Amino acid sequence: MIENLGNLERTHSCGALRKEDVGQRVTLMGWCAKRRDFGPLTFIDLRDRDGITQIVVNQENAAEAHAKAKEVRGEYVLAVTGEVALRDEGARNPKHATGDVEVQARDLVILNDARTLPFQLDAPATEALAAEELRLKYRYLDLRRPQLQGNLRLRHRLLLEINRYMDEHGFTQIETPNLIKSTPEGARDYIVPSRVQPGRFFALPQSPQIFKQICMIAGLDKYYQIARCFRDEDLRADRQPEFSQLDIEMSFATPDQIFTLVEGLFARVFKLIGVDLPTPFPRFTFAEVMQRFGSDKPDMRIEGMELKDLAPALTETTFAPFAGALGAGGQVKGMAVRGGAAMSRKTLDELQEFARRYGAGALAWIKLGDELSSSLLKALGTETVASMAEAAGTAKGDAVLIVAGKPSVVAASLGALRNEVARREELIREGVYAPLWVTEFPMFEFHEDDGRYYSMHHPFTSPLDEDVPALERAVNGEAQLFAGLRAKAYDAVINGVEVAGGSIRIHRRDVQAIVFKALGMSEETARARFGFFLDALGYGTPPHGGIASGIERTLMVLVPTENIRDVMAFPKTASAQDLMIDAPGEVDQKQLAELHLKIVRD
RNA sequence: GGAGUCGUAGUUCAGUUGGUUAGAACGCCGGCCUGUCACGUCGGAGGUCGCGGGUUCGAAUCCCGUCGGCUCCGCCA
Repeated sequence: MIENLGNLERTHSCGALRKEDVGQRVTLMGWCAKRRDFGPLTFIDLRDRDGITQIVVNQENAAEAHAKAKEVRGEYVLAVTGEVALRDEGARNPKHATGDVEVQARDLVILNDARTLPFQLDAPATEALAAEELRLKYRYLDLRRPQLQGNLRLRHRLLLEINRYMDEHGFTQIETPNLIKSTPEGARDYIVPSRVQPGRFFALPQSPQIFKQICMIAGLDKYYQIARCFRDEDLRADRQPEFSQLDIEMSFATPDQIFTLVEGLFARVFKLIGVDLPTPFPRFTFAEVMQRFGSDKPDMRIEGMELKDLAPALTETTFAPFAGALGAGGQVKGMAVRGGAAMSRKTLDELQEFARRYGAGALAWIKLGDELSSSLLKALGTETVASMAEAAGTAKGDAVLIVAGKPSVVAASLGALRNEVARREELIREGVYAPLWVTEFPMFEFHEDDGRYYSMHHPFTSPLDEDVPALERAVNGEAQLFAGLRAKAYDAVINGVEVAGGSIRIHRRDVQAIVFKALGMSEETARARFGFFLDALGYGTPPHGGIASGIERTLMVLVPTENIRDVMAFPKTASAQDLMIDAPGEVDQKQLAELHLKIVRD
């Protein structure tokens, strides 16, 4: 029978009681995690966000409570009043912080009942969790699991620590609007129709980028915000359509000042999980990490496994895949895998399949086992293969994985293989946190599909001072110079995860105009899209720069987890749906009419 | 937009070469049990094999389509 709470007040949480509390009369409230029935004696594991306390209900000294305990089922909501008792030596449970004691119930109130759950919260460790689809539909049940609650509390502590740190360093949190204007650059926008302005639309911000720069022009000097961002792009294990960023911008800032600020922040944040992050973070240029690791976010927990140029060992080769690649301005690069000679043919086949996803035509290999073996032996002969192995920096027992092709394909496939092989062969150092800065990103990126350059970071990113003359020449016809232009852009990477990215911005109207021109934007287009911003740049804009750090990505490293849905309360599926509230949903005709919208079905 | 993978009891899974009544564990329901904490024990209920179509004497199993979850490429900073 369900009873009212009345004036009954909770005295302790279910994780609070210890030996020192023995003898106290307490009232606990929580959910029945488990009931163990011994006839006249019934045990109930009472759970709340703080822990689990064992309740003992004995027919001999609490007949009424015992009768009610018989009715209790899993996830019933209970209030229990009784005395804290020390458990016998052999009856203690070291798995729970409260395991030395138990509560001898005098009164038990059933505050609410519960239907049988669609899945078990405390499934045996031998079993997998219930299907994620089911857990997302009943998110409020899945969130009862201590693991997820712990993640959300860590998220809270992260946000709190960020706010403290930014405040201590003189930053002001400023909220910027969520209903803004769509810009065609960058990610797809989520669009919101205006009722008041027929045929016009707001966009949800992909980031507060323009607004934070406007804050600098406004003289606010040091801005930050924990901002919600929206991007209507396909999802991944680490991407959701809405997510949070720590957004930072400061005036008169050098990259060094921003690096120091962010290093201090991450050092503070990692203390939350008891880790002393080594500062300052080592710095690498984009060109260097791409050449050595094939990735702009290398995992530095992996020792070695650097990409080596094998072209010098192949100067005289006629082997078509290699000669062809080298002749066409491509590369042949190899990566040594420590102990890789033990890799099976099956493993190598799987790795080739893996490499092909990144555009590699094939994955060649050399194994330095008791005998030299290689997929290239017939084509190249022992001598060439041996010199390739040497160029890759191998020792006996190692293997070399080799990809030939365009530099972008070689980097992408070997870069991905580096992570994949390290994971499979357990070459990732456990318990290590390896941060770095990647600097001097390219200004522009060529898109094959429409044959033009796009900003790699965003259109407000400043070029390196020494590259400005080349930028001007590139805009004035020497288009081949675009590819080599470098930006004052940087990323912070920890354990192969890009946890922050930013740049020094363009603060001069003339330089901004050149960059818009480089992006193929006419003056009219630039005015139409960013006229207000170009105007603002003309009224005394200080040099400024900043950075944004993904809250979820950072949490994924801290927890750690591979699944972004583990670090947010109400995530969406890979097809951007919320299974709990069944969103997105349809709206009725009246709402559509008010918004001046008609649905066109195709 | 493309690829891979999964979908069988409430849940996690098994299900052989296409063949009789689709199984196990956990959970659920009922009985017994005074020291359990993966309680034990006796009994019981529970299935549109994701959905639609096809092949076949016969389909959870083979084929085609489709829906959904997850992962990856493209996309996205």
